[in-house]
Amino acid sequence: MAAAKRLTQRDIARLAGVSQATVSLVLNGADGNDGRIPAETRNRVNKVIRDTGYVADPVARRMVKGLNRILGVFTYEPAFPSAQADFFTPFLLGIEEAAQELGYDLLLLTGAGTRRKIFGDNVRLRLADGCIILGRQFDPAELERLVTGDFPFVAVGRRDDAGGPVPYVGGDYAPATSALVHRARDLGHHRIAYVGLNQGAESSEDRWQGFQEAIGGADLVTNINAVGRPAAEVLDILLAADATCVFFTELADAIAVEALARNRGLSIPGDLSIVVIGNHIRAEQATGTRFTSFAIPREAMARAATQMLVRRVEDDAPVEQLLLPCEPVEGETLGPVSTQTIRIK
Amino acid sequence: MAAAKRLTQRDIARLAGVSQATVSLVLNGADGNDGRIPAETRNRVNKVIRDTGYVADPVARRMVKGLNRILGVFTYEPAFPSAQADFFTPFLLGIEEAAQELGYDLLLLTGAGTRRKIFGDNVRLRLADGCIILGRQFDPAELERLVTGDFPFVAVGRRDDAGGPVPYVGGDYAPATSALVHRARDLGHHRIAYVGLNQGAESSEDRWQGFQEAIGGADLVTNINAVGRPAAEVLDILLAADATCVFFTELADAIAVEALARNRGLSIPGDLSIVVIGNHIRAEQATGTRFTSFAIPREAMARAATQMLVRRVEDDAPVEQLLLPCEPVEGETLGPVSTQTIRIK
DNA sequence: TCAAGCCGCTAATGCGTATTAGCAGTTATG
DNA sequence: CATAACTGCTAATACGCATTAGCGGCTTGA
Repeated sequence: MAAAKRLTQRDIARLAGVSQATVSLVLNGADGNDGRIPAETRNRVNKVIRDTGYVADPVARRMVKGLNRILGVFTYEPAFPSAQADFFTPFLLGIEEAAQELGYDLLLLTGAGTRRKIFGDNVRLRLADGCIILGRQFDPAELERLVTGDFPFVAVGRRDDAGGPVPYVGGDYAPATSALVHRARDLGHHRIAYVGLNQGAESSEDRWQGFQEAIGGADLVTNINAVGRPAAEVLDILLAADATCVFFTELADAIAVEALARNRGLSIPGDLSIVVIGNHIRAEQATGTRFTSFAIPREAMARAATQMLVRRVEDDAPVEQLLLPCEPVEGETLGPVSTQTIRIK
Repeated sequence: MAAAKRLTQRDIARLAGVSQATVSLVLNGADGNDGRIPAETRNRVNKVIRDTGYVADPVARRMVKGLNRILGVFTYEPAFPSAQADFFTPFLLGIEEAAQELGYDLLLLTGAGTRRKIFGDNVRLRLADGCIILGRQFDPAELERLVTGDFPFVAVGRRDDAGGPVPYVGGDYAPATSALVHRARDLGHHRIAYVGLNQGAESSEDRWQGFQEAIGGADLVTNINAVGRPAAEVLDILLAADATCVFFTELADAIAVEALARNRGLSIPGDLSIVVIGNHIRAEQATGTRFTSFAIPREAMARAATQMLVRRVEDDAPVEQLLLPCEPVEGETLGPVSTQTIRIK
């Protein structure tokens, strides 16, 4: 039971009365004119293979071929634990689908409690033919090593160049944000506020850039460059600035401020319009309010990233950078600007 | 850019002016008294390794060592696509956590559109050190081959012997079902019905067995041995049989019948108590009703299965079979039997 | 002074497969 | 009839690493 030694091609060869090389040739469908195995021999070998249930060791195979048909999926953060689950699930779904279609399996390398490194001591990642990197965080040093290295990878989410162009599939936040700004302006808003970071992560910068481009500069009444600030503070600032519309980068902030505003008797969007830039998960589930926003095509991004990665692995395709459009989400928190000014403390 | 050859130990050796064997010894912490590398040489080699960013090829490593620290996760059905997602997610979560703690990575082998085989042509599964098998379906022939083979595996969910004992971690449905039956009887129910398969899958049989043991035989008024039957038919049968309480194995059936019953003016549990055997996902989300049921400890099962698998891989531990208790879920659909008989057509 | 022991390192080997060069026997070609 | 071409197969090799046997130089002990 314990020492049930694995079968090897040598075993098959012995049983079939041929050489190991012949077994290999039979297995790999002796094509062309090189290894020519007549049907009779082929059948004999195949019979032994069937009878014994032999299967080639993928490790040894990989050893000589160099490829595995395995894609790594790396996340700095744990992928499943519930808080994150809703964030990663659409990505994993898309990756799995695409990998399936392309005949690849997935090697999950998900963040530990301790931050996980790509270039650790035990880089089992190299077992895969290439990898997709998920997650908002990204160690810049590791990114640079990846870029300069020869290991195929694709990032989900736009990344700035790091010693070279980074292959990625991202959401095209800038135009999506611009479109929402234009909608707000078309609805008469002239006093617009922005709550959220405008630097740091690429995705933050993209949003901010799209916002700036569309707003023209004159209409921005307040820019609270922070996330997670107490709702009361934020709301006070917004009201003090006479904002009629506010853009949040973080759904959580929007939810808190919206609840507080209603609590204070303000009507949304009657007195204050709210736009969330990017649909974070559970927009409608956490609260009854459906925020005006745009949809991040997570599943499509993941599919595209997977396909891109396979192109790089199989055809050594050049670096691509792809941004997928984000469709607007109507929602119910953006309305025409109110003609009367209400101020309730 | 294309031919950026991977570094090997030989490269490191050349750069450090030593032999490949020395590099390997340095990497594997020359323990004991066998390969003794003085600090000076060790430092020199380590410096080159750091400078070049070399990492050992896990494939070659596996080739000689035999183990990978990778666990396969096999599902006959696709794991992520949304309909299934809620079913598999808790399992994956538990597996990921346990694997993480034990220092293993996960190789996902998820079902294709076409049914996937464990023993296919391309058994990449063997790349892993062992595997966990998820899913309700299970090809009996493959199960038998697994049992007789030497590849370590653990099933999630109880499985009957197949040419030998099957290692598994399951939910202990029988006593959990019994407990619910007793509760119903304690509440005065004497006319109990059972809707669901009582043979086929092991999990169905366990439920049925637990039900039978507790009910004693006399009280079973109807046994509709089917799932997915039209709610109207089922309800009519239940009413015709004067059932005061009904056990469903399938949540979907329970939902349909409950809705119809309410629609016809019956009160639940006033006129009819409903028990669902096993909490299928989204019990509360799909409908407002919280069914009386028992909780299947999916995450704990997955964790236990993972740990069991590692024991088998690392210590060649004997086959274990483990059933985890299922806690009762109070719910709101099981109440005392009504003294008056209401019949509404 | 010589044997024994130790130290620092390397050559050699094997893991299971794919692949190539090439051998012996047969058949076609001029 | 000699040579070429083909057929069916095998020996040999490489892939990158871990591991073991053992080599030459040095130190120690008698």
